[in-house]
Amino acid sequence: MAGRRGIGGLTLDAAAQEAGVSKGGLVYHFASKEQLMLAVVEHLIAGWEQAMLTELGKPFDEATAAERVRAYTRVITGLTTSRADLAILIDSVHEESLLEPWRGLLRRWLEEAPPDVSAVDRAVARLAADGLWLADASDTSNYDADMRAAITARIDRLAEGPAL
Amino acid sequence: MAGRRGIGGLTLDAAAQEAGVSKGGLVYHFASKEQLMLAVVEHLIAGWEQAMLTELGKPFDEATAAERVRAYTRVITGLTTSRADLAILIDSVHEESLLEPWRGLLRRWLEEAPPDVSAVDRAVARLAADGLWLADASDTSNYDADMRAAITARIDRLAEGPAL
DNA sequence: GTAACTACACCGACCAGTCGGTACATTTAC
DNA sequence: GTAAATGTACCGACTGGTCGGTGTAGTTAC
Repeated sequence: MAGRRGIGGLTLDAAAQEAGVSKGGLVYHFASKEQLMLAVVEHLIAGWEQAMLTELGKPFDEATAAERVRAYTRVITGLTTSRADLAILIDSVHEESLLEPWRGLLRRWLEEAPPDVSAVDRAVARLAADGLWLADASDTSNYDADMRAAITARIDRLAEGPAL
Repeated sequence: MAGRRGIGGLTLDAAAQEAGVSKGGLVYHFASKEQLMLAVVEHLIAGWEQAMLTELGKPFDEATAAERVRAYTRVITGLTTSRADLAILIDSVHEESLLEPWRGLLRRWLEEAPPDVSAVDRAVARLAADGLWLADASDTSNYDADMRAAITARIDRLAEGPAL
């Protein structure tokens, strides 16, 4: 999964070579490039969702909104997620069909039926995590290790709940 | 500036038509597509920087780190910035040369020589603002007006300074 | 007269998608 | 049991279209 040009810049030839098959073989499995990209996005998101579940450490249905947001931000900001993958996936912003898997993830992990007082802090925590992801992917963060640790800790605290 | 495919997907023909000039005329001014894209990015960033200065309401050199971050987050999260432009610019993540104008903006507005205790909160405020931008551009925020106002107010408070 | 174009034809690289064909395993028919 | 038919996975050459970029002759404005 090299492709420095994002998922949109990935060519069928390159994808085939990467996968160790011929272009024809690749096309046999994915009728169109869009289907291929969708499969990539879905695969990566499924992996993250798995990581979030592990991070949760308990069944999804038994977790509170705060715990879910924390699992989300930790996976997004953590080393679990490869920088390269993130850069590759940014393109999905342009393609409605590729956005759908994202929306699903966000709906499952971040939506809360009756938003309480600390819902705002949780939303800010989520947005900051997304922002850090973007900064990492674009290599515009340049925080040193200490600062980064402090930032993720602060995000964690925002996700935590009522206490400030 | 329509181009739903981002700045990378913009064609010279489309850009010329959009600008109301011929392709030849466009090429006359921008020797390559990369130069054209760079000019677009620089133009938009210059516009935002202008908006940030207005938001600051005082000379840049007299402002504190907190005031600068607030100006930054307000412009980024505010209606000043058009959603479409944001979606178009996301592509610059893939192109080192297009990233440079961004880095300049971030360096000027967010860097602080001696980071104090509340630098972490300011960083989180910046990241949350960027996250909100990304969510808007990808249409994955779906916060209602009240929630959005509360979020931006919270980001404002984080940028503010020491008080929690 | 020169800078800033327009209009238009064209080239070459790149790339998604097509298509004829191969190899091989499994099933069906007799 | 074996021959024919079917299905699945895959190859790689080719096609058709797109797009960045070039070239050139003519036009407008100052």
